[in-house]
Amino acid sequence: MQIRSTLPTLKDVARLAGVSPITASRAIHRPELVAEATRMRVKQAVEQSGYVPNSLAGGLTSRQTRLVAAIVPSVAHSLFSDMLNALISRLAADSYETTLGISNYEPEHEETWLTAMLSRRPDGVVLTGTEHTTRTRRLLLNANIPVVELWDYSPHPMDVAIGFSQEDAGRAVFRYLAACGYQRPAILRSEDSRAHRRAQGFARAAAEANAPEPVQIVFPESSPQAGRGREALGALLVKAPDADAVFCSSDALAQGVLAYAHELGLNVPQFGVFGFGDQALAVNSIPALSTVRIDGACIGRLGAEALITRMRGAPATPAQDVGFEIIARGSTRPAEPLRRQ
Amino acid sequence: MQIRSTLPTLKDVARLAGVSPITASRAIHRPELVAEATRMRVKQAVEQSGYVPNSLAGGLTSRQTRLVAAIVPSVAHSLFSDMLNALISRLAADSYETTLGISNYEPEHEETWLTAMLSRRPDGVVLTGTEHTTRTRRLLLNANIPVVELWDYSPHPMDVAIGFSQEDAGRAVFRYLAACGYQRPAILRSEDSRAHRRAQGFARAAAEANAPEPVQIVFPESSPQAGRGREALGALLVKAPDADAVFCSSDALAQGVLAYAHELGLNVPQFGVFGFGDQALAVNSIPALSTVRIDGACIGRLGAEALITRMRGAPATPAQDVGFEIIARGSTRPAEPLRRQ
DNA sequence: CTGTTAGCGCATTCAA
DNA sequence: TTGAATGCGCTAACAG
Repeated sequence: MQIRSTLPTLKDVARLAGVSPITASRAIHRPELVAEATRMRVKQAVEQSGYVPNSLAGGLTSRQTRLVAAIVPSVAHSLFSDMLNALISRLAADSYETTLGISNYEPEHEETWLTAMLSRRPDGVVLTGTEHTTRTRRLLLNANIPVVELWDYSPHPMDVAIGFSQEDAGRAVFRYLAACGYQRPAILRSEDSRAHRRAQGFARAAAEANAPEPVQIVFPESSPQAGRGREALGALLVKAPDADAVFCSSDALAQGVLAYAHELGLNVPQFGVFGFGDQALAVNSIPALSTVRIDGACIGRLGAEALITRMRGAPATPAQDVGFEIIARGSTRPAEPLRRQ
Repeated sequence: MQIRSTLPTLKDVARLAGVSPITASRAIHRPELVAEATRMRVKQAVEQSGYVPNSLAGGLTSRQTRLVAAIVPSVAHSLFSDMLNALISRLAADSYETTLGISNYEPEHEETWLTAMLSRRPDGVVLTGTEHTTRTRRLLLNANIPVVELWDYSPHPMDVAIGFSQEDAGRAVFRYLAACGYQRPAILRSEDSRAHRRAQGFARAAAEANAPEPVQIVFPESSPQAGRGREALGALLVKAPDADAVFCSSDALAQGVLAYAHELGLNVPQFGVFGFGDQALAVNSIPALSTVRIDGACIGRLGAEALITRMRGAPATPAQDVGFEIIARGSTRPAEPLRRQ
C-alpha cells in the first residue's frame, strides 16, 4: 500500500484564494461564471498549491466522467490502430479520455473488459462489430449509455453503428477480379469474423457468376500478418496450383504475399494480389497491389463524433454505411470503382 | 445531459440480501471475510439487481483506482502496438485498466495528456522515453505515484526505466555493416528522437572507424512508414548514389525500401537493407532483411510487471537494460551477434 | 457574482 | 462474522 502525502484539495485552493470551495470549483471549470479578479486569485492558488482536480469526486457528484470505454479486437492491425488513433485523438479534442481493452477477437473477452470498465461509469462505449455476448448486451442496456459499434454496417445497431458491409466488400472484390479476367481467384485470410464474412460475399459472387468455388487458406488470427504471407501463399500453391489471384484479408498479409511472390518469380499482376485496408495505398511503393480501401482513421473519427453527439444527449444517425472503395493498380485492366458511398 | 435511470447501489443490494451495505461490499470484494450463506444471498442480490460497482466512489474512499495512465508516441508503429498489447494485457491480468494517450512524439502533448489523466488518480503511469517537460516531471513528483519509463535505458530514471541504449544499437549496426564489408552505409530515418540517437551512435561508430560520415535521409514522423520506403530510397540514391547499405529506422520502412529496391533491380543483400524492430523477423518471408531485433511485447510485459510491483508498494529495480540483438540474414557474411544482454 | 447545504456511493475504522 | 458511523472531494440546487 502506497503511502502518499495528501494532495491539495479544492478546499485548500479555496482557502488560499480566500473564497468558498464552490467558487474555486467554478473558477476552474466554468470561469465565465466568476469575476475576473476572483478567477485570477483562484488560478494563482491552484498554481501555488499544485492542485490537480480529483475527477473521481467530481464524477461521483456530477454523474459525468468524461471517460470513454473502447474495446478493439487487436492493436496490431493497421486498420484498428489507425482507427484507435483517430478515435482517441478526436475524443481528446472534446476532453474525453479513453480506457482501452483488447478482446483478441473474442466476445467473451469483450464482456470481461466491459464488466470491469463499466464500474468506472464511462460516459460512452465503443465496440467493434456487432457480435456480442448476451450479457454484454444486457450490461449495456442497463448502463443506459451511448454505444457506438464500429466496422460493421448493421441496420439494427444497439445504439449507433458505423461501418460497411463486409459481404458487399468481398462480393465487389470477386467481381472486380473477374472483370480483370482472373479465372481462379483464391482467398488467404485469418480466422476473424469480418474476414470470414468478406470471404462469404466473395464466394457468393463466384457462385452467382458460375465460377468455381474459391479456394480458401485460413490461418488463426495473430499479430504478424505479414509473416503469414509466405506460408499462406505456399499452402495455396500446393492446394490450388492453378490459382491466378489472391484476395488477402489484410494489407500486411498482401505485402508478405507479394514479397514471396517476387521471390518465387511469379509475375504480378499476372498473378493478382489484392489487399484490404489503407496501407497498401500509402505504400505507393507497391504499384502491383490492388486493394479494398478502407479508411480506419475515418471510421475512428466518425465514431468519436457520433459518440460525442450522443453523449451530449442528442440522438445520432443510428446506422451509417461508410462504404469502401476498390483501388486498382497494376491490374490487367484500368481501374474502375465498383461501388462508392 | 443524459437522463439515466438510477443504477442500483450497494445499498440496494444490501437491502435485497437483508444485510448491511458493508457486508455486501465485503461479500463482493473480500468474500473470504463473509459467511458462506451471506455471500450467496449477496451474490444473488447482485445478479437480481444487475448491480455494477461504482469504482469512482470506491476509489474515492480507498485511494486506489486500479487505473494506469499510459502515454505512447504512436499506435501506428508495430513496436509500440506490440508493447501496448502486452502492457494492457499484463495489467489486466492484475485487474488494472489502462487509459491511453497518444503524444505524437511531442513532450508537450504528453504533458497535456498527463494533466488530464492525473485527475483520475491513476495508481501508476507509463511513459515512453526519458524526455519530458519540466512540468511533466513536477506533476509526477507531486502525484507521488509509480512511474515506468519504457524504451530508453537511463541510469537515472524518474522511478523505473526499462529499455536499451539507442546509441549502442546504432553503433552496433554500423559495426556489423562494416564487418560485412559495406563501405558506405547510409541512414534512412524518421525524425523521432530515438531514431535520432541511433543515428548518432551509428555516425560515431563510423567516425571511430575512420569511415566517411554516413549520409542521412530524414523525414517527418508519420503513420505509414512503409510508404516512405520509395521516396526515402529515391532521395538517397540521388544524394549518395554510392551508398551500399541502409539502416532504416523501422521494419516497416525497411520493407518499403526492400520492395522498391527489388523494383529498381538492386541486388539485395549486395545492397544491404537493415531494419529495426520485430516485424522483419516474423516476416521470414524476407530473407534478405537483417534487423536490430527489439521485442516490443517483452518491454511491455516487463514494464507492466515492474509497475505492478511498484504499485504494490515494493521497490523495483530502477533501471533495466533489456538490450537488443543483431539478426543477420542474407548478409554477405555469416551472422554474428555483436551484443546480447 | 458568490455562498450554504447536502449528498453522490463506497470503504475505512472502530466496535460488537 | 457483522454492523454503525464517518468522510473521501467534489458539484447540484438553491439562496442570497
